[in-house]
Amino acid sequence: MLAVMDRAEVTIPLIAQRANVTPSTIYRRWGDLQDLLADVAASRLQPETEPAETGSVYEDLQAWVEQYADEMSSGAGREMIRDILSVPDTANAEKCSGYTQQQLRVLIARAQERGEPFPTLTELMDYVISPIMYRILFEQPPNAECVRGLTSRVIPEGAVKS
Amino acid sequence: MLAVMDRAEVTIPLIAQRANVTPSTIYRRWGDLQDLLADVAASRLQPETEPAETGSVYEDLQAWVEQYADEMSSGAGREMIRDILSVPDTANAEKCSGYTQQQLRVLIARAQERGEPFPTLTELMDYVISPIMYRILFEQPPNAECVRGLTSRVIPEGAVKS
DNA sequence: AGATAAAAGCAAATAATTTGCGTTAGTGGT
DNA sequence: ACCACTAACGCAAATTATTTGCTTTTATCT
Repeated sequence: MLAVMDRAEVTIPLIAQRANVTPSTIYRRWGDLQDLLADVAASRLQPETEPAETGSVYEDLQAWVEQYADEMSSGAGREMIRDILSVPDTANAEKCSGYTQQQLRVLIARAQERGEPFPTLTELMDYVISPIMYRILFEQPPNAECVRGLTSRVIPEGAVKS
Repeated sequence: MLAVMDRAEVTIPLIAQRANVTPSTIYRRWGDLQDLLADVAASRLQPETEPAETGSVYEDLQAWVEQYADEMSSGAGREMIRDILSVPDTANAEKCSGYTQQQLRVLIARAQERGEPFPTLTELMDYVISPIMYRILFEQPPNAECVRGLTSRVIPEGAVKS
């Protein structure tokens, strides 16, 4: 719905009209457009499904990270991240990071159940997620090869790779 | 000058008045406040000095990274990053990353001259800068201990640590 | 049902943004 | 030195967004 519009065209009076409310209602609830978009983006970033279970946990990880990178690199993804970071309040950014960690914890738990060695949450966040996000935000979005490279570097020696 | 004002109070008509120009001049040049702030922030992020030369190159690195983290974590720093990332145009973000890499390259060159082993630019960006920036943007700004930990992990074995 | 408080509508007032048009400053060619 | 020519600016009117005071609705608790 909102996705079909150019961002520059989105305005509070317009949103109000679509929602059949007066603009002042929205202004009072959110303050300004940035705050509203940040909330919307954060809610849309919430994962609705657990990481897919393919074969080995490493494949699960590779697949999940690759999808994560793709989604975040896409036009819509980058727009949502921007909306979240554009606002002084850090609550939505933390929520967003929380979603990521929650997904990764599922994989970690899966590995633990199977008794397979696996990177820690911190390692995954620092050495995989962070570099991907940095590239998206400050450089060029990483391609698949780059993402695989980052991921495979945290996979323990002797692990059953894809 | 701008730093003394609350961000919410900064408006284009106000800036125009201070600059003794008409608002329309600024609107035509920058489009909107976000674009202007992004440009200002990027120019202020440009380093005006090379990384300090203390003792070993590792100390130089530790010191520089620590200062980088401090500056970026500060209120003003976070504000500038936000301004840069808030805008669709990625030119300023790339410029910002470029400044960081330029500084790191100085350290790398310094290590090379001395024949000391040193992390590559990619390692530094991926494993030190990116995690720091991710924490600043999405979690809590890293404390000194955390920053030192990230840095020391990329320092080669057997290196002359501080 | 009645009282109360939080949220929403409405409309006037204020502020920001856009736009058309006339003017000025700077540039290159003769 | 002069004359186009272009790009940027000033000015002011028109448009649009934002804020605000006050009223009305809606939901909740007693």
